[in-house]
Amino acid sequence: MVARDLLGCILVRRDGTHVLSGRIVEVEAYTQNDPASHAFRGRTPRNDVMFHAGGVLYVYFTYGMHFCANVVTGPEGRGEAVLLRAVEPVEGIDVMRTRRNRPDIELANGPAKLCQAFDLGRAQNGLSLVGPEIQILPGRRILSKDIIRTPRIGITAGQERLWRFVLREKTPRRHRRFAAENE
DNA sequence: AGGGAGATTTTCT
DNA sequence: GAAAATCTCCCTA
Repeated sequence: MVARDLLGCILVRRDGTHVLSGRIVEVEAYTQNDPASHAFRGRTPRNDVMFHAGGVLYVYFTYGMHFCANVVTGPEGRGEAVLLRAVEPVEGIDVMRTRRNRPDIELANGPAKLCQAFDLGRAQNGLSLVGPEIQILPGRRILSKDIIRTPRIGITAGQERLWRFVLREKTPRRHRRFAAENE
């Protein structure tokens, strides 16, 4: 599964003036035959990018005020993506601080938070992940024993699928409880 | 430290 | 018209 491989990779974001980067520490997988997925009910204007061939970014607007970003992973027409839920800031932390105006632990430890920190919005929907603005680079090898698997967050259907993957180290604060239960 | 509620608007039924 | 792949504030301990 691609989701596991994204853990530990480095998300790089370049705009005209800044270079931001962060280590991916939490992701969720969504497939087409998955009732929790935007792709489940077919292709629409909103989720169109999710059906593109893999290697592009799918950014969607939700809850009337937030953006979330996904890595599209399927072949053309399939509707498959991995939601980026949290990164550990590496470069450009000062820029993230001004954009987020929150304690450092909360700069990018949630799907909408990292979009705000990295300035991902409608304009980035469909962008290539090998282009100048956004890249995902390999990071250090992650051992499967350092990956925690849990139900996905914020969904009502498909909870039986344990498709949320979190790096054991640097577990975001609100997931400490689950991590402890699985020691 | 943890839980609950409100915010706010797009999207599709 | 209802629900949404969420965040932040405010409350209680």
